Amino acid sequence: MPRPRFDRLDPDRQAAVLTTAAAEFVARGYHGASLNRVQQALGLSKGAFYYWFDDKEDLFLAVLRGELERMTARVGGLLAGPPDSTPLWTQVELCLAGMIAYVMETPDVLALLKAAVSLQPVPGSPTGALLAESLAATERLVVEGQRRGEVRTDLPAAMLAHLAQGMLEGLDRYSLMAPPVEPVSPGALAAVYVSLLEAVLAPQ
Amino acid sequence: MPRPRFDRLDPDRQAAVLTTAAAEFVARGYHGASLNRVQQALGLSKGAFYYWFDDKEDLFLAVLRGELERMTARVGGLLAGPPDSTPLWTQVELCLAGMIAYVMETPDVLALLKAAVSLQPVPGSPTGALLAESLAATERLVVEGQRRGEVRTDLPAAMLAHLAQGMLEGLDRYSLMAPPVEPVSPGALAAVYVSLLEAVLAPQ
DNA sequence: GACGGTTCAGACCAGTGGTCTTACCGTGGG
DNA sequence: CCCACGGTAAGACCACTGGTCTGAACCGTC
Repeated sequence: MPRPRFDRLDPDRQAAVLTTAAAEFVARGYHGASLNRVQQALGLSKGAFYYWFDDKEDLFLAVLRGELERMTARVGGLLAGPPDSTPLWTQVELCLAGMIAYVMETPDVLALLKAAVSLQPVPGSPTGALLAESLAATERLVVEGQRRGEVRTDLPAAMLAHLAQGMLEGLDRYSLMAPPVEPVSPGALAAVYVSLLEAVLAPQ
Repeated sequence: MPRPRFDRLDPDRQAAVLTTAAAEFVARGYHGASLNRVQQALGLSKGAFYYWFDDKEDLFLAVLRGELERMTARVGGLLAGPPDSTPLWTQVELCLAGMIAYVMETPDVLALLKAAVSLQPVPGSPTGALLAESLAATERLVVEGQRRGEVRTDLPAAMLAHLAQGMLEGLDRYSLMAPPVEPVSPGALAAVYVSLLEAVLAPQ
């Protein structure tokens, strides 16, 4: 987390720092990004920078957190809030559609996520914690699904959560690598994704 | 690829270089690994090193290729060779069991693979080519499965290949993260993996 | 106007991947 | 015998990295 002094900074300045840092990370990945270049682009000194942030990862996390917050804000409380009575799978589909739409509009978040995995986060590290958090969220979803009888119970929830995340990663890579000949709507894509997830995760 | 001069080197020397480099990459990941340290450990000069290898990635690839070759040699021609008449899924299961057993014995290959993805290989780069090769192999397998009627044809083969790879990655991460309370046999694990793969990939 | 805390400029450091000069060494030809 | 030559490798050197540290400017307060 950035030092509190950074939060106290003029919001415009904060935004400028985070957006040019984001551009650098998006363009060059985590390791390729150069703090020196960011500082230079901002006309900033090293002293100022290290006065606000612990280190490179700290800056990166601030950028990533901001982007993720914006996304979940857009996708909305589809998954938060009181447990809904509508079937879990349709909730997941809506949520996925929102995320896909968001990513289609702003592909930068994907670049940032790639950068995040590229620093091989160990569970202890801050970035690792962030990713673990996301995994934990899907696991909670799996457990809830198991409780409702919409998800198989013959395999451990953690295993299913990892499996689901892997599937989504693979599908994302496919969607990115092979830009579809004809553009597909987020809703249609989400429907396919969910049908695939259901094929493995639903009670057999 | 290492320069031919490296191949002409005394095999023991070659092996020494590759194994200590492998240890470094395994221990610290791609970016964390230091060529200086490798050179120092070997009592090697920079001149010698850059006389043999193009750059860091070149060394890394040489290490990775060696490890993968050893693995496929162990797993054997289960997937190579003339198309077999036995059902594809049982072939895949055998192959997976072999790989799992190999990885259980030598977990270093996993660390190397993680390192490989951590350098965010672009399709053009040598490492990207290696990974693309592996993906192409699974896609060929998918296509063969579709031809035999053992794999669904309502979705593009490339998509299914990406999906399968993602699933396996997720399962691997799970197996690694959560060391099973009681050790499971590679065969049993492979059976579970294949059953999950089949749930999504088989004709619905 | 002196003082203590905040902010931040930039010199500096060790370490990195990578380049380049240079010396060594075995070999074959005159 | 000697010398020149190509293959080999040593290590000084380079630009650049992320990160530390000193100290100067600035600020409100008494």
